[in-house]
Amino acid sequence: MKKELSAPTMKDVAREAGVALGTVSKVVNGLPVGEPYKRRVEEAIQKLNYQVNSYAQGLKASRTHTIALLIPNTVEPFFASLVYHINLALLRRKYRMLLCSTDSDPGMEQEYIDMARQNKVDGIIGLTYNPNLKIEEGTPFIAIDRSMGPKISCVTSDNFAGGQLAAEKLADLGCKNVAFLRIGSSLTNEPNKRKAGFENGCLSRGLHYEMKILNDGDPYEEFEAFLTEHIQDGKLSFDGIFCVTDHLAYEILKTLRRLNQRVPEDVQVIGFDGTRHFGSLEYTCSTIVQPVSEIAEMCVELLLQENAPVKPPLICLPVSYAYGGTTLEERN
Amino acid sequence: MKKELSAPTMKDVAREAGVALGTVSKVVNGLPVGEPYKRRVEEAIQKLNYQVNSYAQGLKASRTHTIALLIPNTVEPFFASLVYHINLALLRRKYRMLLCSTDSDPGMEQEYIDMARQNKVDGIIGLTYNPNLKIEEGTPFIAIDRSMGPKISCVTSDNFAGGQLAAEKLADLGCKNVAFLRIGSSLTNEPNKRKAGFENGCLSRGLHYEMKILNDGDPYEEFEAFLTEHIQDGKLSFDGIFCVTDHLAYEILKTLRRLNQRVPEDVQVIGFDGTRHFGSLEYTCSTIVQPVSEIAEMCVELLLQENAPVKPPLICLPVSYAYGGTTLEERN
DNA sequence: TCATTTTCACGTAACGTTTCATGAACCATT
DNA sequence: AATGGTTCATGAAACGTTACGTGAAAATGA
Repeated sequence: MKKELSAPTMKDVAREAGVALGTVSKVVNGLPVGEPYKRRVEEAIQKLNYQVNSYAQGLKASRTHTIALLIPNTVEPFFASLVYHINLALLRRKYRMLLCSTDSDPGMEQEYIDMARQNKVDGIIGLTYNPNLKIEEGTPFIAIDRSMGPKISCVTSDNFAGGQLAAEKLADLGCKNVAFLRIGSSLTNEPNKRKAGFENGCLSRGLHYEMKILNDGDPYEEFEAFLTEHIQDGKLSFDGIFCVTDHLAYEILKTLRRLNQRVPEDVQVIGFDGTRHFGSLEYTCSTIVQPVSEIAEMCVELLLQENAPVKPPLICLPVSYAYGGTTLEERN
Repeated sequence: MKKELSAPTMKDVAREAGVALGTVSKVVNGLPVGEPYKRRVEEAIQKLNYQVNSYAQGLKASRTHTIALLIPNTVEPFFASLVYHINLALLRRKYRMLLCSTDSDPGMEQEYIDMARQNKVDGIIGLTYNPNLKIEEGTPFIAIDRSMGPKISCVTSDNFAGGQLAAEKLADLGCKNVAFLRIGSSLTNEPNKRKAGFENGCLSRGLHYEMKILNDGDPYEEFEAFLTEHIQDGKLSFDGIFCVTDHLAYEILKTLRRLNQRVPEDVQVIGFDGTRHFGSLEYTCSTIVQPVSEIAEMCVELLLQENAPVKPPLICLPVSYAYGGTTLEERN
């Protein structure tokens, strides 16, 4: 029994295989090496159960095979799903992820950006609502959902088309008078287009619509008041509601139940995100589905592509509608 | 303008401050250094905007300030919440997290364990249902929810007490005839004790109970059949149901609605986990709440404590009951 | 067969830290 | 004033890689 105290190094492998250090390095990195040498090195690696030390590797080469993911939290379904898919996309490429859950707090975000710098990450994927985040010059950065300026690519769902689709669906399902509900601070920039798209869809279909946008505080109480105002003789004047997120839709559904409105008979509700319980095929409400795994894949691909010819400033991925019990079943 | 091409190193700081390399290292690591030297070094660090290179640090010192979190996925609420809180607990201690989302796939788990070895992580926190996972000898490991043998500490909720508490609550709320529902493969080991605790609670309170445990397949259909069997003249013979997870409770609630049973008037339902929508104070159903943030804190604390006197084999943290709309409001 | 090119393993010099033996400077004691 | 003891910045060695210049051996051409 030799000194198995510390993990074997390339030097050990070289000695075992009777070759030079550099040769082992080449084999490990898949560079061309003569057949007999290669075989002997591979055997030695097997025998010693050798693994490269990524810290030595990261120190010498500049590439660390690590990217940082800056995200508000890991708990909201859309974010959780993003973390999951990005992790998968990275794993496929043998990359590691430095998870930076920021609570959307600017201080924490900056702290994490610094940590990322310390860790010499090869790039950053960020979902942040902080416009004046200081990113180091050389570090590749891909934004999700929020444009960070012309020099930084942004990957997002086609929010405008999503809003439009929601309006069209409600029209198709027989609605005449619809509402758009939104909590102000919860979404900025890109997702703003959901509203614009919805408006556009309503106009083109001749739907009468009303917008209700709230700024934080106790939004759900205010929404309840808003809906109550629109009830005459127990009957809600809206027959369709588009909520800016599934989460909001969930709360609104509870409110509607409280107000004795039947969903979808009296009023149909469409959310946005495509939230599902894990492992379930059913959506928690009828919704506009964001292509999360495509977003994840696109971010990683864009970030890691070696010789980027041009960085496209904005990439919109197509959304789709999914039935989730809160709209009338489609006739077909 | 000097060569600002590459990030400044300790050498640059040393030159700027007019001190030796080792002195800078000491200042950075908070070791005692004479006051005038210390001040000059700190100024130089400020001026150059220096950050340690964690790869060089990790290579030389063995400590990498990184731990791996092995978890089935990041999407189920309990797991997502765990990721969130563990991340927070690590950040507080200036530690990084290597996220290993395994899909409970043994191959992937092993792959990640290897990756963790490559990355010289200081320890691993693991939630895995794979009993014969090969963990390297020297690496500290803390298990969540599933005991991995006598040499490895396991942190878990007090599942037995939780089951008992559920039974007692149902008894307090006037139930006479209750059921326990569970999907077999979904939970092993520790959470098994939920059943035992519930049984114990029922016996001590003289509650009549029935157990229904399913093995995968299409469990929800089978649960529906089971419940349908227990309906006589539109009335369910159970007046209380304890579901092994909130997720299951959610599905059962949908089933009950389909069967025209009112919750909580006809039948009360209690879940397990304490699932909430992000930012919401309301639970998605009445439930036994797992102390997620305490579990997270305990794991990290246990893993990182320097000179561990004894590694306790099993640590049960207390659970609590929370009202979430699917039980009768407590009289008090 | 000899000269010329090509191939490719070799070995060494970094990469940016930490650690430790070294010795200079200071203080206290006789 | 001289000695012994203590403090503490110094500078070099090492950590495990990668990359590059070197030269020996093999392959080509005349």
